[in-house]
Amino acid sequence: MDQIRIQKSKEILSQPRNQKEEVQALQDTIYVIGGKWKLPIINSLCNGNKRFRDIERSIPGITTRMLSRELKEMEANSLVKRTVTPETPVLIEYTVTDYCRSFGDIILEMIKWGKQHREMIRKL
Amino acid sequence: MDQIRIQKSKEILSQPRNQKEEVQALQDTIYVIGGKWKLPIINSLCNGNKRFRDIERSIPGITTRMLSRELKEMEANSLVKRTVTPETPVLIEYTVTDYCRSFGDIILEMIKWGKQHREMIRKL
DNA sequence: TATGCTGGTATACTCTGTTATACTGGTTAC
DNA sequence: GTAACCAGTATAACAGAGTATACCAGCATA
Repeated sequence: MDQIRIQKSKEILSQPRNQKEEVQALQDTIYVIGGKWKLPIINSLCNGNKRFRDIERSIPGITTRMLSRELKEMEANSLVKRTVTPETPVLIEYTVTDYCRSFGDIILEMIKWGKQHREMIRKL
Repeated sequence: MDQIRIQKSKEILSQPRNQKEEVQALQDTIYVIGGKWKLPIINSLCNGNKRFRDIERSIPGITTRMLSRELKEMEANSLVKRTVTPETPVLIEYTVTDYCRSFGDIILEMIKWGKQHREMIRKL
């Protein structure tokens, strides 16, 4: 029982005050990119897809509605820019902002994990 | 119009077949660690929290119920190990498996992003 | 003896992310 | 002229993630 307390103080000493800050940072990030679709959309945009139907086709399982909603929300949050070229036929293009590109490392890590995971499953 | 087609074939040529594989890997990862709580829980465990109430206290906003559910699910998926020490008082400890530690890089990147984001907001 | 800690469970409810299906108005290709 | 593509919108419904609140048995502390 006392051993637990001693252990606890050691932890507090060795990891000063940033613990709480890091959980918050983590939770903030989850809040911004949470859900099933935002990261795949960002990924698709970063891969050069600009047009609605192209993005839609590049993400398995997404529906028109979800893509539409997410793009709107992401535009409102300055993650995505929507450009309209009025020459007929009207051309609408979506691009990521620099701010949005800052998710690159997270996406790369997640792709890496997913690949490793598939490989692991395959080997069982 | 034709310009678009030409551009498209260039993309296909320069980025061979892995595009589809990467989206899938990304979606797999999102599937495994999706939701509001799994990553914060893994983070807490990696930070040395082992006991139910300690984990609970370390994650702002989580409820007993959600923690209980998530821990069970993660135990079922071999992400977490539950150990019971029967000497009175009974001591129950949760620890991450090695497999679970493989999320480390993702979590670090997300913490990094969250911190940068706060900093950016602060500077506005 | 009362209060509080531990490790949870039970019940009920909300809410919103997500799905399904259909449809629209304009443009272009055959 | 009709079939197909573009960029979406409309409507309805569902499932399950998440919340709120209360409660439990066992042990410890004062």
